[in-house]
Amino acid sequence: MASLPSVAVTRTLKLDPDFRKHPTVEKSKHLISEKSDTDPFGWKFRNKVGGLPRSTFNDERGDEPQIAIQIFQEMLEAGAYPTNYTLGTALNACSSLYSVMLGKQFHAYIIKYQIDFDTSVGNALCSFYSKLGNLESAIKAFQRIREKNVISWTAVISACGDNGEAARGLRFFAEMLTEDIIPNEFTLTSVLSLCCTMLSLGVGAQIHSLTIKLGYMSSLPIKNSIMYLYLKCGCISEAEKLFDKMETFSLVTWNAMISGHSQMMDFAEDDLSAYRSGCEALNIFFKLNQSGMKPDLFTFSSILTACSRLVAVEQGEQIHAQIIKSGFLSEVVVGTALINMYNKCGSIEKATKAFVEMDTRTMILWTSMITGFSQHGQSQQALQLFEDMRLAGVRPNQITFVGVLSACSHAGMVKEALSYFEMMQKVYKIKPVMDHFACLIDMFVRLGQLNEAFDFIKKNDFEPNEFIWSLLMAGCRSHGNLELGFYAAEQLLKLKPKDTETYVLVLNMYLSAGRWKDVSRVRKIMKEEKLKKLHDWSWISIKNKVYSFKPNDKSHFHSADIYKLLENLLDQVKSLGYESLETLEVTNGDEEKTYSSTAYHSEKLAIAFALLNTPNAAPIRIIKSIFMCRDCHNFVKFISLLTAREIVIRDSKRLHKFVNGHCSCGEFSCLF
DNA sequence: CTAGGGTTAG
Repeated sequence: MASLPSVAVTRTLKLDPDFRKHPTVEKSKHLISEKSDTDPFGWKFRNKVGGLPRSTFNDERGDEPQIAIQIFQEMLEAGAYPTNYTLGTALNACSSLYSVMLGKQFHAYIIKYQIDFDTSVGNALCSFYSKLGNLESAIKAFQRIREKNVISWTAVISACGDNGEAARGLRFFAEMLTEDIIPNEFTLTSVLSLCCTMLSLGVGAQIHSLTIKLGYMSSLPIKNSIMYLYLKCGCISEAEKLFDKMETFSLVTWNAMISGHSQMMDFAEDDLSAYRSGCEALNIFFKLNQSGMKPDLFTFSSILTACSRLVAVEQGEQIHAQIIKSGFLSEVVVGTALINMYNKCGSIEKATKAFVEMDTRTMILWTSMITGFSQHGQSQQALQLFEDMRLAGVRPNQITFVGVLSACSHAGMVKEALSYFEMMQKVYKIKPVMDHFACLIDMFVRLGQLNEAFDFIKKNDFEPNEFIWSLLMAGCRSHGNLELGFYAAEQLLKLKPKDTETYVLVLNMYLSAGRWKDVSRVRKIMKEEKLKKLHDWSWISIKNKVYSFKPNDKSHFHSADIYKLLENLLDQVKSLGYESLETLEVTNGDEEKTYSSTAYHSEKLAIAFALLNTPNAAPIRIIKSIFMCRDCHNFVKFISLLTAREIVIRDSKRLHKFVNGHCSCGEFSCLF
């Protein structure tokens, strides 16, 4: 180990007196015992217990990095020399405080004494910059280390992973191997985590055999990481094999299982298995509770996300109660997941209540709430909240602006949308991405301003993606501008989308225009691309039991009653002005059963079932595997008016909350 | 001085 040059260091590291006012320190106030102006670092507390609280020296919650820094300063004032190890520990305290300013002072000190080549100091600098989100500086710190050890390599690899550059992390790992450095358990768990984010089962399996070769398979973190990798890559049986073989569990094991199943919902082969994955996440969560182990913030945020995907608000509410009891409600990630759960289940009121009660508001929390208002069609509230966020001094990101722009689009606020679009680029230096363009195109399309939409594309010089072309095509179709519609359809086909729903849209447009040649051409492409068939499924959960419906489903016990009620409802809503769109549309892309009457789409059956089996005023919540067709959307609006029920349907594209004959989506579905 | 599990999007 390199030692420090013997230079008098007294008072060379002068802490900025204002450092306590740094917002991150402000946020950590609760960590400081009996804070007062004359005793900002809790000296009284230290004196009372006759020494430092134990937690100062470990990594658990409740450690007090301010005290560590204060002692470091005291040490310098006393004329003692820090060792390279002391400096590393002090830098760690800076990381815990997320204090850029303080850390940079340490860095300046390190540069002054020319010890950045030292292994321990360099390692600490690398992870400090990584935690602040400054990957380039972290890599520079790593590169200046003269003798890089396994810790240095692990630090730089996980720095890449933590800052969204997993592939770069893998390249460092490869380089490490060529330098003949043997990875340890820490390195391999980091590398496995990279494979998880990249969903790279190939590399992951190689790492798996490497861990066996190196004899690390007894390590619990290693086992957890491998199990999680298989889960995330969809190899459930492999993951379960490992899980069953494990004699010891940690909470991380449970959490990996829960979040693995929850995330699998997004990658599942078909919608039914996605739904089952979500239910499995809930089952594992219940088993965890029975095991006597206490869930933590990771558990709660994963399970709430599973609930939101399942639109399982009853289960979500029970978990909410458990969170209150266990004291995790103040954790901002849990709060964010909770707000998101209520939003996705159509309960904007409960989401708002949870938001108001949060005392820490991160950018993601603000963004979730803004997006929630936007998805519920409450554009004014979304924009007001965005202004509040700016006033609170929180910097919005790309996703925040997706929420803001979609709020404008929803309300047809062209002027405001364009001004926020400009603000995003000029004030916040955020480059627009496809989602931002999509919001603006969506706005023009909803207003029927198709030429403006095409002009916008030309003016902004970008290549629209599948989603935007399908918006344009659908808009052209519903506003009767067939020429532009055909053009958009051709652009769409050129992109060869992998999404069956998109082809169904194209097919329907050609069908309704009677362009049979194009119809068969599109069908041929669909066959060539070997696209999955679409299945129109709806699910509803009543009293903890799940019922699923497919179109024209007659398999249910109450089938006759369901159809009788549906006929009856049809008659009633017709008298209220509902006209069924009798056009037969392609709903599944299946050669055999190309046409299916809209009259018995799955959500209609699910609603009839819910009306028969739930109390009079109870809201109805349905999850649907594909997007709602125009006819169903219109029908459900009338049903909500007729029955005075709140009906929430989450389809594959967005949230629809029907109240008194209106839908929160702002007639988005009428395009399709 | 280095690890495994978590939150926002059309």
